Amino acid sequence: MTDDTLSEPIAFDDPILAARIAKHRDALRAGGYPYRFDRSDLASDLHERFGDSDPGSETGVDVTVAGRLMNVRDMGRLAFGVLQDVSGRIQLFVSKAVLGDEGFARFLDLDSGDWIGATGEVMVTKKGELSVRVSSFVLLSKALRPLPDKWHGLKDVEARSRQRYVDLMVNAESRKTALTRAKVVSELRRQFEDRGFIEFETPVLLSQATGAVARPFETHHNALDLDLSLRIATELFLKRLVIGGIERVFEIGRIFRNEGVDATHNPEFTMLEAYQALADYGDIMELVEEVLAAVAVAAVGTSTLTYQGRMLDLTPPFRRVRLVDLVAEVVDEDVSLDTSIVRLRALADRYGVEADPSWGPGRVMFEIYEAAAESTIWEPTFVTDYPKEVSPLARLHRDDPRLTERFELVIAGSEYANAFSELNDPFDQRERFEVQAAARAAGDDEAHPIDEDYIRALEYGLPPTGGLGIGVDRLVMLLTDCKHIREVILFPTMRPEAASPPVVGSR
RNA sequence: GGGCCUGUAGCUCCAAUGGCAGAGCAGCGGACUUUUAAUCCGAAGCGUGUGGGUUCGAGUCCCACCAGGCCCA
Repeated sequence: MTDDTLSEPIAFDDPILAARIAKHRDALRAGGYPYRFDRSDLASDLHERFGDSDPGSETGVDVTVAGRLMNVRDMGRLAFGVLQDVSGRIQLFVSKAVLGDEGFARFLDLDSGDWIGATGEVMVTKKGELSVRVSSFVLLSKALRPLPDKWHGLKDVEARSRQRYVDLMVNAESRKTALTRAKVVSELRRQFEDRGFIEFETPVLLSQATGAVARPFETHHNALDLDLSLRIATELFLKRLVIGGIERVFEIGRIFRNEGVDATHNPEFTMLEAYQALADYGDIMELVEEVLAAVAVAAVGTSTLTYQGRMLDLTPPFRRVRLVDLVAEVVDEDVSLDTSIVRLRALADRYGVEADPSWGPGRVMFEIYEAAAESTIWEPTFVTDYPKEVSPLARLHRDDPRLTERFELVIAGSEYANAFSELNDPFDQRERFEVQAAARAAGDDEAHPIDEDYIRALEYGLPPTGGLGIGVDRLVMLLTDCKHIREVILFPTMRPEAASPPVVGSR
């Protein structure tokens, strides 16, 4: 490949690219690039160790740093470089007196974006900027493309999503969001593990996608000549594990739903599901409160946030309100599941919900909640006791068989968690599946299919179990104050680019 | 799926009513030994997402398509 690159007779009409490619070829002719490099300190290490040194001071300490050269300020016989590594930035103090004419010229020949390694004494400039006075440096890798505007960076949301690598190198906010996401996932995992939950990986490819009400992606296995779907939830497999006797299980995994893309939806997203034997949904509420507060503190340092310009307190305990009571409160009418269906439909109509004739009171109530009540919630709120009609996997409420022991955690108008006392009666589960299957037969392709093996599993006995799902992407959005899911998914789903050839052609 | 909007130099953005397409940064040449978006001087660089159309003349108007954004379903 090296020889090819050297001999390749391509004429690059962009002078910026042409100049950089020429330098790249020079570097190859001069012996090529290093395969490895020993760095002594990260930028952040130096700021930590020497950050409070006085302006003009010499430390007498030699270090070796490495990173991407972001900017060079040439002063004639002196130059300043900005080196960025994974931890932050450190200034390079480069003088002709130290490097000599040839070395100094070689430094000025570098381009912004190049990866370099540099060795020198740690010092502080007269203006107080901690720097490395470069005594030697090496080009580690050439950037053939220029960096975006050093001040404005890369703003175009499409370009930032498609070329996340550029976004990350120039936009500190994007790096911070990405790193916060990693912390959130890591802390979630730690929180569940600390409570005795064990993490498993359940199948993605399924002959039947179950565990949620959603449309799956379809694919095909050639060797088995088998149509398969990508999973839309991990729910039923994790509960199979509980049936198998692994009493506390969880999975943080990618879920795929064949839906549109908008500010809060990406076709592939990350969900945490957890199941705890011998627990009910009340136990899960306490678990969620503790875990979310802990994750917030670990990821952003506090459970008292600002989201979209407004204060938001994730400190437990969260408000708890029954769904039907919340609806009554919001519509300011004394409605309940005992209210006549005619009156409920009229109410639904008031909020723009076109009630289907097949809907019972529970479904109508739920739709009114979604249309009128959910978005009014700001502070973390457990909305509890969802109608049976809209909760095919949740256990009947111990006090009212028209309801289930289910809650959703709603924050700032959106759902962050969905949980139940799990339905563990195989007879009841079959009936719920039959209802869903009927809806499916009637044309609702999002309705839940019957999972016969899951019923068989239930026949062996699922203990009383509390289960939980948390939308990880949305949680990250909340904690990083992002209003669009693409900001927290590094490589969001997009249509392919029409044509964006790399400068290095395929020939 | 519907409505509205956007696409101009590597990046960030200007260009009344259609009338010779501009700036800043980056890059190039030059000056400068303490800069912090360095500064100063100089010379360049785009024919406007793609394809049609209207017009003497289109970045600007019309149609289709591509990609994206916002709102609604």
